Amino acid sequence: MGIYEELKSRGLIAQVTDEEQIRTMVNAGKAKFYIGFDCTADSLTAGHFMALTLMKRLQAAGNKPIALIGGGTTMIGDPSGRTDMRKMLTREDIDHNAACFRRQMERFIDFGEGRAMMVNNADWLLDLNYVELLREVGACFSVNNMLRAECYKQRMERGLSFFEFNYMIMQSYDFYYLFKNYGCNMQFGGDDQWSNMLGGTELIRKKLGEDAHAMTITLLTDSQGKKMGKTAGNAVWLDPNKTTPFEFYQYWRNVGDADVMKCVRMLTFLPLDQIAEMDRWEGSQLNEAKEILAYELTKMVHGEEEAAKAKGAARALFAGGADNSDMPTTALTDADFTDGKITVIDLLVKAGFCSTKSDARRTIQQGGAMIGDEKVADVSTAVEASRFEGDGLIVKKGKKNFHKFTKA
RNA sequence: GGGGGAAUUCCCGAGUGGCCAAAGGGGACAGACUGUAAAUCUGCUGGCACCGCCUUCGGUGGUUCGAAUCCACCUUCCCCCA
Repeated sequence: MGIYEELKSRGLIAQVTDEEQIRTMVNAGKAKFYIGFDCTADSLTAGHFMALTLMKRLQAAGNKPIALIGGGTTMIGDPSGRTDMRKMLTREDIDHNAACFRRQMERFIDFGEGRAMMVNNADWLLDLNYVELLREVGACFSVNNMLRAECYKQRMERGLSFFEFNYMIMQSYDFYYLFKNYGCNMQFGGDDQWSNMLGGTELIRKKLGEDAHAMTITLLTDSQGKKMGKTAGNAVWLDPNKTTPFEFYQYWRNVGDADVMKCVRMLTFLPLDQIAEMDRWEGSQLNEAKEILAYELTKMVHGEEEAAKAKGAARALFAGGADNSDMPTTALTDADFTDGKITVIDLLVKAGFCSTKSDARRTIQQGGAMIGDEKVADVSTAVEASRFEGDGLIVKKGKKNFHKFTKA
């Protein structure tokens, strides 16, 4: 089975420009493809993760990936599928974010000599001359067609500035530029990028009379059709300082029954026959599948050691309740105590479970706070300093949030 | 360029002088039920020194005993005409 067939069985391919040509090219390891990453934050997210694994899979099959950091396009912001305009970022922010991206990508992609490359479109986009660009590239775009593009649909109702409208042209220009200068013959991206990607292949055809290809990845959505990789509106980050390995592990450990196998298939590197076997699991047996999913992904992002720790911590907490040294821990000092005590409210806030004291108060009132094994009944409960000595004390919020406090 | 609308708490969206920390829904969070799932039911959702006080309704200034609600100017967005 070729890599193309594998991607297809895993449900990763959404749309392609020409299936036969792409199949042949990819299976022969002849593709030089790029995926663009707009650096709007200082870390990649679980959402980018799928794109990274795709690059990895294709690279393993002999194809050459080009990771394009959108230092230039981020100056504009992609309006595709968005209802509002993106916040404008400064050049400094963007450069910083690009550097962070690079570090994270190196974990997945081998950027060794001739294996893959990384480029930043700031290098060519920022120096473009407006009139020249209009004559060279602008002439190739039909506004009529652009307006019909699916990705602008939502914005046709709410308004779209000319500034953002140009995003498609920038992205198309990227592809054209990479095709011409690096022989990049294919572009990958999320399915929401389809229109922008076609803009690129069109431009290449018009300017150079040659064929380039585009292929989109299925967006990872849950059974309700919502994009995965977010909790409470916050992204699940790949940076351990923003989302700890334990939290990352727990995110995947907690996916819904209906979504586990989809995630396993699309995101992990487990062999297809093993996945076919797992497909037969049902009911509570799916918990095992979730564990495998969480472990595999955490291993890829944070390494085997962290994955094992997260798995151990999760098991100890949920199955045994035994104290475990790998859970997030905060060391308290004398300054944290008044009259030798600290309130549960303060502990909840310190653990990061509650953003304000009101929030903590509410949690306690609703019976959501635990100290050790006891439920906290009274809002004004305070804990003696001595209880934190030795092994420390575990503070729990709800069923899934654990934090250990110690004191020297 | 002309004319008409809109901006509300995480999101959508009521509210058009005091009864508004602001209806309703969504989401989030917590409780029950469970399998660390889903569905369902309940609670909760500005802050704090929490039976009380303080800060919010695009921005700034005004009118008033009192404004999210009225006036002026500004900013942003939408619609119609050119």
